Amino acid sequence: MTAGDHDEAATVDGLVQLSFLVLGELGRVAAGYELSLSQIRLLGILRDRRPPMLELGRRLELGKSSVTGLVDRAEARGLVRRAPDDADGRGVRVELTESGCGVAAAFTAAMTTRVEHLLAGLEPADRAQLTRLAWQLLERAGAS
Amino acid sequence: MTAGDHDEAATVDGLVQLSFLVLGELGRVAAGYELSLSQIRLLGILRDRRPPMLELGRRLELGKSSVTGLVDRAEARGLVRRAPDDADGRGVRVELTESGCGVAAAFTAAMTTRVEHLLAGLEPADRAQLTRLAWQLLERAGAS
DNA sequence: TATTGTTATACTCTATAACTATA
DNA sequence: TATAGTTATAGAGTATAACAATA
Repeated sequence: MTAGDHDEAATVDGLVQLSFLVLGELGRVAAGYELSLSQIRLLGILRDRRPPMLELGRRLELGKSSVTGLVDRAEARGLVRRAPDDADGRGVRVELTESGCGVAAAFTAAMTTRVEHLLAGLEPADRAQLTRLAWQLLERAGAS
Repeated sequence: MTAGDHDEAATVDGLVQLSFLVLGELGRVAAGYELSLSQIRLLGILRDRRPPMLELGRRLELGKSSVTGLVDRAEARGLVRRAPDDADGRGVRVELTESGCGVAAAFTAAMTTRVEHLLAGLEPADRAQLTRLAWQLLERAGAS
């Protein structure tokens, strides 16, 4: 193993472990609202859209029947509702209820607090670096 | 919303989105080996340990009956085995089989390649920064 | 009695295939 | 015929509660 290999493994491992840490926090915060990661992702997508089921499936990388179940459970809890699609009689549009909107906002605030706590030890310059690097990677991934 | 608020949201959002991106990659690589994230985590823990069930549960943040099921399914696939605990007649020790060890190594190599691809656009200095920041956050989280 | 682990049961999440209704 | 969505069914993952065996 060369020095380069070591750096490589440390970078990959650090990134994966950090991701588990962050999504672990997200999962614990979500559990406080009795929400799963999937439900959180659903609410997040619906904050500024009212997509048809198939588009939800594309964004969540889920099959259509999985989306049916996910939306069923969210609807049963009053977080989202199905509305008819004016342009296509076969389709439905999924949208947040007022309750779902409130839960999404409360969750986001709680999650922000938790991540802020995690970042509390970073110097401002390091925070800025981290933000820049994260968005740089996201843009590259989105473009590819 | 002040400029400070904006930076804060961008940092939190970027970190969460990056974590979804990285674990999404991990999930897709795992799926190529017909492994779930939970099975991957299990194999990862067992690479350098042969813990009792309860310790596995602590590391995975799972209840003991969940661990029983997870180990059952991994054992049925020949990835791990249960061995008696010499020091405690009630306990079992879980360990990788040769097959499980090989799968874990192959998965790690594949995942490293994928993350390397993701990081391909970063300058060496940025890679070093990212590695340093990731480990700094992990150390802080581990200490708290 | 306390602890380790399993079993019984139930719910969420996801997938495939068959089905319904509309385009 | 093709598309949007649901239903039927099955398996993985997780949790709680009751249980067995050992400490």
